[in-house]
Amino acid sequence: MFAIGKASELSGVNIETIRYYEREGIVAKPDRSAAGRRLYTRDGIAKLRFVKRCRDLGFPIAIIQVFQTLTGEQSRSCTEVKSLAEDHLIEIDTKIKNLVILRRALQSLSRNCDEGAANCPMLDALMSDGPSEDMG
Amino acid sequence: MFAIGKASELSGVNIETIRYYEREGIVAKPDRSAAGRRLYTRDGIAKLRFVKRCRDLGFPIAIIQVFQTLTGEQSRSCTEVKSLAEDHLIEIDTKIKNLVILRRALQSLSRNCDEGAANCPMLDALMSDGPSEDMG
DNA sequence: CTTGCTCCTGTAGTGGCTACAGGAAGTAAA
DNA sequence: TTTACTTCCTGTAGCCACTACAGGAGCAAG
Repeated sequence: MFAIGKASELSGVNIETIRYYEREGIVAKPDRSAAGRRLYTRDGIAKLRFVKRCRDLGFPIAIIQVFQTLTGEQSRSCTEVKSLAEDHLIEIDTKIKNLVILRRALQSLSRNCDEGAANCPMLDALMSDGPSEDMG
Repeated sequence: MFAIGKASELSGVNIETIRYYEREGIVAKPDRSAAGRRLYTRDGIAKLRFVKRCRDLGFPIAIIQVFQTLTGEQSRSCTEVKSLAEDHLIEIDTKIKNLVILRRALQSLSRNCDEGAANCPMLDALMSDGPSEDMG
């Protein structure tokens, strides 16, 4: 059995975050010592690590909870996992695409900025009266 | 003079968000009608639009406030704007890079998932005991 | 005069943490 | 044993940039 500090070290999850996950029901409540301290099993730590890896992949907590209910199940679960992963891939692609567009917009705005310009062309463009609905 | 609904329509900023910007001091307080309703000038609406465009480019509020103080100034401002924009470009590039890495990781994890697999290879991999610090 | 729209203030919720304050318990050296 | 240091506890508030809602008031058209 491991105290929360060790569990944090072994799982890579911040201590405060572990307590947050417990509060929110994202991981099970661990046993407690006589003095009320949390005691984690290897299995509990594995679950924390699982949550961390999913978070690192960008999955929201709600999806991770679905993953956790699916781990108990049989063959159907793999199909569902794949489908959730593919949805997430699409979201990632969308984010990348939007960032690339944004990158281009920002670059073209700042390209004309040069030391000593009377007015900043970038601020001028952002201040001007044109359309405003089409960037985000 | 325009009521808040019209100002929202013309600037593209949500009504609640306009009030939020005012509360937080991101835009100036507008005049009020006799009955206490906000009345926006064209200039006030232009400022809302400016904030929106900056937000759409991903600039945080704090930077937008810097932009606003810089618009009054002379030639030095353009250099500073360019520098802030370039910092932001670097941040965008970092985000894109991380998303691409993440995309690859997720794709390789889900590739082995197939209908009817006994255990889901993706969940198995995420559950396993390997290292956990190196993904995010 | 009623209906329906817009507007007002104030507060709380979102996601996913993170950072305290103020205390108790454990550990190790002097 | 005392002291000092570290870890742990609960509870609450803060972060960012909004968004939503309750409960009410004003205003314009039919």
